[in-house]
Amino acid sequence: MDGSAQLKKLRAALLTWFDRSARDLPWRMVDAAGKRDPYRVWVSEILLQQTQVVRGRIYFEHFVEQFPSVEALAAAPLEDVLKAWEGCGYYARARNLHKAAARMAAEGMPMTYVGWLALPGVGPYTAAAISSLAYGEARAVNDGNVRRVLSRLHAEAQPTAVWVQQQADTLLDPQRPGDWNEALMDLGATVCLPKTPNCPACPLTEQCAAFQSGTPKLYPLPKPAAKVRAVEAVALLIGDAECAYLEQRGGTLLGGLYGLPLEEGSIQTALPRLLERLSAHSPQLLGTVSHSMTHRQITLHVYAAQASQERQQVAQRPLSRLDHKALGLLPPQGAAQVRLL
DNA sequence: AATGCGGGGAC
DNA sequence: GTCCCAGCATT
Repeated sequence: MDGSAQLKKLRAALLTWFDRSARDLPWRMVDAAGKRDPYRVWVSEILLQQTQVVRGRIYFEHFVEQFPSVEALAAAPLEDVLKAWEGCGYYARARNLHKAAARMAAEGMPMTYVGWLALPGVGPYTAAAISSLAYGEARAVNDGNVRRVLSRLHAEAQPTAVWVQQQADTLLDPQRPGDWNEALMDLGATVCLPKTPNCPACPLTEQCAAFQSGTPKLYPLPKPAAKVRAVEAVALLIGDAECAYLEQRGGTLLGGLYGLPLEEGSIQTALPRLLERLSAHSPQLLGTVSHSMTHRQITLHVYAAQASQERQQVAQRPLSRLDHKALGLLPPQGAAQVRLL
């Protein structure tokens, strides 16, 4: 059998499997004409960047209910968008989603890979996914699932991004590009799993070099672990867990979210700076929380203090998990006994 | 090519 | 603890 016949067989095997085993996901809904809503496809793809499907699904349902269209999203305040994103992480996704929605509300929605790629928050993966799934353009996606499946298919233990894209481009079924992309990702997410590949359930074993090797789980090699930096910081709680003085964070880390005023550093160095900055006094240690964020391990000392800053309703603001933990040191129920004001 | 950017699931 | 997740922007 020559290469062309091998390719046809591979495509047929995976698409047949997909027609039977495709996951039932809310962003896969189609209209009477069999088309998907590009808006919903876009939102789902942004939400699923570095986020597992089971988790993204929960946010998706709520998000499209609150913001049912590009126009609705563009018209909403960024703070509302961040509130809907609260706890999901990588908040630049929400900021870019809002920025791109404003652009699309003014200039219209792109209908091609190149057009989508020009929008903030849309990279090669997302542009390929949207253009293939919503418009039928022949663009191959390259995500973590595709990387792992193709690494095993060809027994390439250390696949580069360029190599994966080339392989994906070659394999892509030009007749059904959207289905092909989802089939490859579904296979990676449900069968060709990182630690425990379920090869007996896989339609591609006959052509899979890693399966033939007998040790498919050795592909691909694990990526070097990210270095974790230990960070110590101090936060001030002025008010109580329900109504407190909050600051909006700038920069890229948790940018746009609100949180307790915070200074990086030890208690000795950061606490005085914090008290000075806020004209606060009488600090009392409420407790210490630890929070891990992929590349840093944060130890946060939380102090209650007295100051005249204006308080805000905590529940109305988008907060990070770190700030939720800090505020959790002072349960609303116990506030009456513990509160100092 | 490397790094920063969240948070949680599965083991 | 480990590795990974429908990646992108920036350098």
